[in-house]
Amino acid sequence: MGSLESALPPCYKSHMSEVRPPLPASPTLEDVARAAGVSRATVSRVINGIRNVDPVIQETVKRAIAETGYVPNRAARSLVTRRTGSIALVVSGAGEESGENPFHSQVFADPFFGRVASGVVGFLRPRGIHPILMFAETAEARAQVIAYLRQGNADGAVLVSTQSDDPLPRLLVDAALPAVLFARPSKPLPISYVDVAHRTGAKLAADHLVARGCRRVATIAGPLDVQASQDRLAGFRDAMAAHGHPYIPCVEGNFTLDSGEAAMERLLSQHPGIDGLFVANDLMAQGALPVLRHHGRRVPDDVAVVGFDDSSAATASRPPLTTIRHPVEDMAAEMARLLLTHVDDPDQPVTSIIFEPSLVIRDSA
Amino acid sequence: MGSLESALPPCYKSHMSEVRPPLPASPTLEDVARAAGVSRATVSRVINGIRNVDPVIQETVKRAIAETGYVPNRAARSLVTRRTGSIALVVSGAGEESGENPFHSQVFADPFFGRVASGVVGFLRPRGIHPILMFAETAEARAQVIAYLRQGNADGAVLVSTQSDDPLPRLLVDAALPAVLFARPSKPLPISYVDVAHRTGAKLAADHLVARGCRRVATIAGPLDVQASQDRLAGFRDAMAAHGHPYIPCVEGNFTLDSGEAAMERLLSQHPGIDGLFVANDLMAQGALPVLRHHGRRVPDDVAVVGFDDSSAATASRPPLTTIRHPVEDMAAEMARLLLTHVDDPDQPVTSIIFEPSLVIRDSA
DNA sequence: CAACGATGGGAGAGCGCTCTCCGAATGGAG
DNA sequence: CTCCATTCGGAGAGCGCTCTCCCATCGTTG
Repeated sequence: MGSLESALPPCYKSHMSEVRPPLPASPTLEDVARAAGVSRATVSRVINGIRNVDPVIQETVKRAIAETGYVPNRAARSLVTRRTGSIALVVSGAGEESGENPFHSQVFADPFFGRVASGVVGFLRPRGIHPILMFAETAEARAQVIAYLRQGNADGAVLVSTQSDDPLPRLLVDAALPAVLFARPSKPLPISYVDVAHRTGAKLAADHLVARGCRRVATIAGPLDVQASQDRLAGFRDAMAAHGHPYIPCVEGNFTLDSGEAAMERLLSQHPGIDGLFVANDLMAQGALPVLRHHGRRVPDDVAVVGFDDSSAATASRPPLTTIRHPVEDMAAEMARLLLTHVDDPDQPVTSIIFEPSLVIRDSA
Repeated sequence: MGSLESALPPCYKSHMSEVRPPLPASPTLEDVARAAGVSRATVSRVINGIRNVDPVIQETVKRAIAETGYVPNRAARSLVTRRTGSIALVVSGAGEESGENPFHSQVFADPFFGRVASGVVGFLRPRGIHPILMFAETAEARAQVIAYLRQGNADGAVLVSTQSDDPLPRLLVDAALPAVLFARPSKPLPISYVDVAHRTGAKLAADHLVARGCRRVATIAGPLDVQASQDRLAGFRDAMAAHGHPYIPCVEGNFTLDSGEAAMERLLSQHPGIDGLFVANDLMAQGALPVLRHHGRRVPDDVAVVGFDDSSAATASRPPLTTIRHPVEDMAAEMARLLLTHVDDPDQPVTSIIFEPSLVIRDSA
């Protein structure tokens, strides 16, 4: 054990002071092999579970691994396997192309981002994988992401876009890089993704409002160039129609708080008699509530309001919002799982996995 | 002992199908050397800017690099340099030790997290570095972070804690790992950090309230076991004292919206006559506003309210909050910069860099 | 009893890079 | 002109790992 000082890397300045412990050079395969009295190859086999190794020897090796505290050197391993054992978590389309500093965009501050990260990490961490965080808000940044992946710095990418027309999915497909999206791509693309059943979510909202006894129901939709907004609106209208309400007034917002306020004003002026409201996301609903109050409508007594997303805005609103919850963390975990299957087997067919949302009842409806 | 097998999937089958283009094996140093008519060593020297290389040869090599589209192989490089060229972005103390799934904690959903990430990425990306995202909310997770760093999977860590008594900074120091904190550690520790001048921020709030003409000013403080809360409170009181208001009523909250509501109720019952309010964070202020309104106080006419953080809660509040803004992104960038200096030179003395906050005037004061 | 698969372990060749030598060339001083 | 210091490029030894050969040792069969 103690005779290896000469083997220390040359670059390592050895002030032989007792103060700084001499950097416990982590054990290598060689060390484990010596400790177990076998060859490097055998230890490698045990670690990677390749081929048959005599159970007795296997046990010996495992003990040696434990004793030496051996941990495989990632760099050495990926040098030969051409795999890094890490994946990129890309947040895309989240910034101004022309802002003075694209990083200071508010979009990154979206709490949703943190929830996705949590789900991804929650799945990957037990597997010893840690995601590499990348932002792709400009063409240059996108190119960097692609280059990074092509150089094999990560085995694949999970991608969450904040814009509907994000060009990155297409780039990933063209480069034949393993990738999985959060939410369906705006244009059909041979790429796997996870998503939530927006229509079902909207139906839950409709059912709840009707069950509450609402008769004159309206909705504030998201930007209709976004597929998800369309789905939520269509799902809501279909469900309401099934309940005998074929006409549902709709005002379009753009998912921001301000647009929620404006939409609410417009809606009230056109349809002052509404008693139920479905808003395509919580943030707009949060904007709508004070407007309702200002116009003398009590929530939920006069107007019942259902949001969508179960974001922090839902709990921050007063009253707290009844809303539709996506299992964001579960979806993110599934996205990571899907990616790993694609990384393991590039011929894996592309798939999509749709999650069912659920109704969270709070005080607004 | 966790199974090593799960760390990396067993070998992957390489179907050598002709269908898939044979993956244009990226050029190596050798290729560039051949193209330039020099040795590997010389190319390496040019790339790393080590020693003198004849300008003519340098030019030739650079051209060869460009022609071949050469990009250094990270794994090979870190195998020999013992450096990965990547750093960990650790979000710590952000979860329940005992929750059913610690990842589903709301704390990760804090928008603040995204802002820090933006700042870090903004600094690192131009340098070709991409942070590895890690969460450290349990003892096990913390151990994993330490192990990961000690194995040299990352050269260092930037750490943002959401708990004041986070044990991770201490662990990092003990393991002699390069690390920089966001915010001063709760206990004195030889570790570099960036922070904001809480007292100055509180003073800005005080000055503004006084300049507005407020005479009976109170404050809602954060949890006083947190250093930052103490500083904000002390800074506010000092500044108010300097303005001739030696006594400032204070109610303690715990930085949540609910606690802001409760604190506001208490404050109003004890001091119904206040005309100015400083709240130690925006979220509590957001909770306080409806309570004020409910008690018939108009904001800012009857009571002027100043928050702290300039978080999304500030703009989501009605009226939008006048608040104290930290340059979070700049601080995060500086944190990354500091870390790189520590990675480059482990003997670099620990330093702290304190940023000046600024007053953002909106409608609440 | 010879011959022959299986089975299981070792030897060793790299993966792509850095960096320490070493030697060739150059220039200036004695 | 010789000698040495200096500059600069090449050779080559690894870094720690995987994986292909290859060989030893079985048990089984003709």
